[in-house]
Amino acid sequence: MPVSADNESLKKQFAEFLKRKKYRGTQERFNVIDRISELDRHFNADELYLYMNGRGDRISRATIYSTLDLLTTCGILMKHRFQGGSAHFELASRMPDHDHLICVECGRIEEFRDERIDEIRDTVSGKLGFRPMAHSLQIFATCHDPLACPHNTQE
Amino acid sequence: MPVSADNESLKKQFAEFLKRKKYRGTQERFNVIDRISELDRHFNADELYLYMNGRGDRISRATIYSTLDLLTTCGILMKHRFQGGSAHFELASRMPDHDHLICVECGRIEEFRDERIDEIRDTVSGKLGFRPMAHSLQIFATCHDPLACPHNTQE
DNA sequence: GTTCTTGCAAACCCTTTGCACGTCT
DNA sequence: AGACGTGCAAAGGGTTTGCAAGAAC
Repeated sequence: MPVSADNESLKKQFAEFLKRKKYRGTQERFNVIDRISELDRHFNADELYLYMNGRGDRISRATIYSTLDLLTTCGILMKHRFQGGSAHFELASRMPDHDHLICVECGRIEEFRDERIDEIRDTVSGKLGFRPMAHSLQIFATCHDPLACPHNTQE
Repeated sequence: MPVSADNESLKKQFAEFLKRKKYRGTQERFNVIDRISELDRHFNADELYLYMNGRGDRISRATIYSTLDLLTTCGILMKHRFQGGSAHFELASRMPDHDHLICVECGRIEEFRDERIDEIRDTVSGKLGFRPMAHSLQIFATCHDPLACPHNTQE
């Protein structure tokens, strides 16, 4: 079963990170990884909070935020800050390194993947003396055909 | 004087946008462009509010936020949402298309420019049927030498 | 004159924090 | 046992909103 195997390797990766940083391996922290693997999509902190408590886990928002932060730091999660509202997270291993094009007229978000971004990431990180972990590319654009843009009220 | 010429062309661009969208050309809206041109750097909404009121303009936070939103929509401003805190803005025409590498251990931000991003932006926009206006690329990385990372307390 | 924009303050949302209790090592 | 993490609720920071007064059209 590849999903649970993946989940196990994530937990192992997280456990090693916690040990290295001398943080404790609490039940709540590992529960978060389990539930994120089940979700398998973008989510924000509150969605995860509701999902976990709805499912029977008892976990506070404070712990959710704290754990999401740890998971982002160790590279298991990718944290996106799109236009407004809350931060969004997703497993870095899920659909790796895809990016987003955002229509500035209507807010529509399209996903894409362009391999060339990897070269840029590696070149730049090397030049500046860093080890790359992840990236986030957003292209802001307008529709070629404004009439097809659902929230464009003028023109 | 190239700075004021640039400022004038921005105001013209903004005026055309407002007319096209049937928004009104108020004094406050054009004052914001003038002050942003003077600033010539990254800023957030509150910094602009304090700068303008300190300089003698009388403008409210509500108007600042509203105008920054319009200027972003019409492509004059670039809006960045880095890690935490407030959104940052800068003139899209100032140091065009530079990007950011962020250290996930200490939060340090490095700026860089890689021409190859332009090709990606154009290819992707074309494929998806959009006209590109701007982009924001963030690379998340760790220092090659963790000891040189000022906020890394472990390891 | 009508409609849109401004200014103010309160409301709002997301996130962080302080403290007492619980749990991992 | 001691130190760290959790849960709760309150505080915090940034942004948005409702409404009356003012400005653009």
